[in-house]
Amino acid sequence: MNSEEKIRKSIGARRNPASAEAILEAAKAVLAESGHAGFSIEAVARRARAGKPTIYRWWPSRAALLLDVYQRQKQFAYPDTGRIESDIVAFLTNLLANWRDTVTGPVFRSIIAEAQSDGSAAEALAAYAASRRIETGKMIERAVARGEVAAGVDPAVIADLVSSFAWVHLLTGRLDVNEEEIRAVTRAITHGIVKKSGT
Amino acid sequence: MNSEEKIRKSIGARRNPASAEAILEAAKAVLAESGHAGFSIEAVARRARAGKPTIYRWWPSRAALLLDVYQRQKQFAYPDTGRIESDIVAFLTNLLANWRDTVTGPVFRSIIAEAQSDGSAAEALAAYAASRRIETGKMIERAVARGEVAAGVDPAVIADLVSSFAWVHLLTGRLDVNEEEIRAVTRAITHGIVKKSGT
Amino acid sequence: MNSEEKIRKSIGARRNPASAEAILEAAKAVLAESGHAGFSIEAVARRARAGKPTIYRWWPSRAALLLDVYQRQKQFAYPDTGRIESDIVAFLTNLLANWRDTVTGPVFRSIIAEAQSDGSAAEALAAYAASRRIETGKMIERAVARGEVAAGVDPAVIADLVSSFAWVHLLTGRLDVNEEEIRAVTRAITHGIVKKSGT
Amino acid sequence: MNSEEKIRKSIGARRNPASAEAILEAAKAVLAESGHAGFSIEAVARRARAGKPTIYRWWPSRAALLLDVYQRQKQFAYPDTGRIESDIVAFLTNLLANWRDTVTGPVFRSIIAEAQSDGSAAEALAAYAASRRIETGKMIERAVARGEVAAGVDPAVIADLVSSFAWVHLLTGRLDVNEEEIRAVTRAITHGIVKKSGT
DNA sequence: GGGTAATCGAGACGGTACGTCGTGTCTTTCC
DNA sequence: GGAAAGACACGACGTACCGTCTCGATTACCC
Repeated sequence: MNSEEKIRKSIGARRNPASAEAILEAAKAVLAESGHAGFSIEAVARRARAGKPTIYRWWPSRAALLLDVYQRQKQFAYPDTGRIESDIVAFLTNLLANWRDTVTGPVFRSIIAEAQSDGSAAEALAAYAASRRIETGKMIERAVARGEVAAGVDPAVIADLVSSFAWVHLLTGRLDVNEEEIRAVTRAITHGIVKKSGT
Repeated sequence: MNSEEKIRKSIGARRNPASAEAILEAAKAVLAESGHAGFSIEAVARRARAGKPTIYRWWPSRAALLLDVYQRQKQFAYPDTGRIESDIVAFLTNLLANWRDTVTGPVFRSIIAEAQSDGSAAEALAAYAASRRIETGKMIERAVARGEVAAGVDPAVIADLVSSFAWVHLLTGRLDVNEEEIRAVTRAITHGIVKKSGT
Repeated sequence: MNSEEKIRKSIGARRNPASAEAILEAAKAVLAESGHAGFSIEAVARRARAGKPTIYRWWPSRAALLLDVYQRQKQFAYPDTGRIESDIVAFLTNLLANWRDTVTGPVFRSIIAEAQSDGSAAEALAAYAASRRIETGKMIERAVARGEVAAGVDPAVIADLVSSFAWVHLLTGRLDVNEEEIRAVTRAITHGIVKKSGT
Repeated sequence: MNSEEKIRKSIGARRNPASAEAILEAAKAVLAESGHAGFSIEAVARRARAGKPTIYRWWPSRAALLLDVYQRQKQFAYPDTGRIESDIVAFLTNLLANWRDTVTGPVFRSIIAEAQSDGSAAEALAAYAASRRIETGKMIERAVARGEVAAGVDPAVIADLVSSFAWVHLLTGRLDVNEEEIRAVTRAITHGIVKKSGT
């Protein structure tokens, strides 16, 4: 924080990494302190001691800035325990905990909110979500490869279902999910809720 | 549309239902035409030929107005086909179609977005979502009562999972879901994705 | 200055004279203190504790605001001494002194400068200058009526010439004109510089 | 125009005359096309394909650049017809026509406007105007030498009066002056407007 | 039946943020 | 060491809404 005090000047005809750093840091701080409502380019610029045009030069929209903050911060674990059920439980537990304990939760909430009004944010979010479905889907693919899961199952669809549960808990402020509930949800997805015939 | 043309005056020292009606109608129209981005109290007042204070008097926040619009519009079917699987498929199909084909989709997207920054909106949304989980959960309860579903299953948790899938598709602009995918998701929840032992 | 401290609120759906007053006063003060370079709508709004939109609501441009300030401040004497020569000397002396000793000088300089880039300002200035030529021309007309001045003389043209001298002295920072020079200029206009034949 | 197409490179550690030329040419063009409102160092640099610092290195302010453009462009005739009256008419006609038909008009308007806010511009303009008064005054001096004009007349003062008329017409967009008016103004200055005694 | 009181449309108010433009300074790379 | 390029911090631009206010009018309700 002390090196931030002095005014940053241009370092010539190229991007100043110190400014980019300061802006991302400020965006994170503003969001953490004031939430989505208080998050504005103006506030970030003030906080970062940066000019608004500097922000707009590199991030075309609020959403782009938020996505960048999110990317730098997120820390996903794609567990590989050898059993699909515990993989999903670990994935959900880790994801919700990460959202709850770091600034990533508020940031991602803001991104989703932003995407509801801003078209480009919607596109960016859609692209990101798709890539995440593929990534998360690999967890399912491994289970298919292991023969643990039926071959007809589409990994992306299951990944969609799993992360939807997490998204909605984020959006409705229910990140402190009981582990029992995670387990129940996971069990539903893996083994279903219908009584087994002959059982 | 003809009743909109003439200017509404006060009808004395009590609420004018025509104004309330006009405001809700205008809110719906603004949202349908301009989306969440163009939705503002100012725009609604302009459209309804109402004063801003009239809106603020009866709806303390944007979210309250949106929720009111949503309540008047939603049309849920809680199917009862006698089989949990077709119940869920019908429920999801109906819900997504309703969101896609009416203004309820944009309205609900806006409510969720609003709830990310506005505390009271968040509360209202949380309460609403909880009541819907109970309502939707009844579909599961009936299956439990029929003995179709294992007794240990918490209906609200399954309802949560089912509607989370719908919410996220709404929020990411994927309302035109393939029926096959709905079926796949439903099958996962009812029968699981794990290979049956002994098969 | 003490009554200005408390925040002015709206007084209903009509213009608040206190705000208009405060804005004009602030405009005058900003111009007096910082000159044309420091004069901005932003600065006036800050100084007047008014919102920028309030200024833009009533004055469409910087020039309109400046003109209004000028109108409120100017104090012209149209002398009528019975002799055209002393009338013009008095007029010029008074005009230059007024520009030098009050804020009207800087204000009018700003208006002229503004009119060089802003089309609407140019129009407003042209209209104002024309009306002033007519007004000042009356001084000449009286001399014509008295038979002091030849009948063929166009009062507006002479008024133009007289005030041009003043304008240019304002614009080039030469408001402290020697009275001798005013007299010389006036004598040229009234009696010419060419030697009288037979004199 | 062809030399503008290819990118000028640095020619080493000395001033590149091609750049200076391109900048002055661009300044003229920008002013001719967009007027004073669109004239900015930024726009000139863009047009000249030059870096802003290159401009700032050689011209410390907008005004300096404008003055330079003006100097290169102006074309004054100091007529010498042998009669003061036709000299002044020719001078004014030529000056106004020059301002109207070339870019010098807009350029000089800009310089005057600039001088109202920029101190150094004001100084430069004052110096220039003084030198022009002396130059134009020579026209009067010749008439004095011819014995056409009274000896007590200060040439600079009359020059001031004459060019003031032109300046104000430039500044108020009245360059298309009727020749009759020029004649009337000139006649006023040379022979006065007061009826001759004994007539 | 007359006075009060609440509601209406309207729109001005002080503000905040928007996204863009221009300012003058700085630094690097190339010649 | 000058020239190009363009990033930088800054701040004004003019606009859109925010939520609050005060108005004049229009009734219903209570005395």
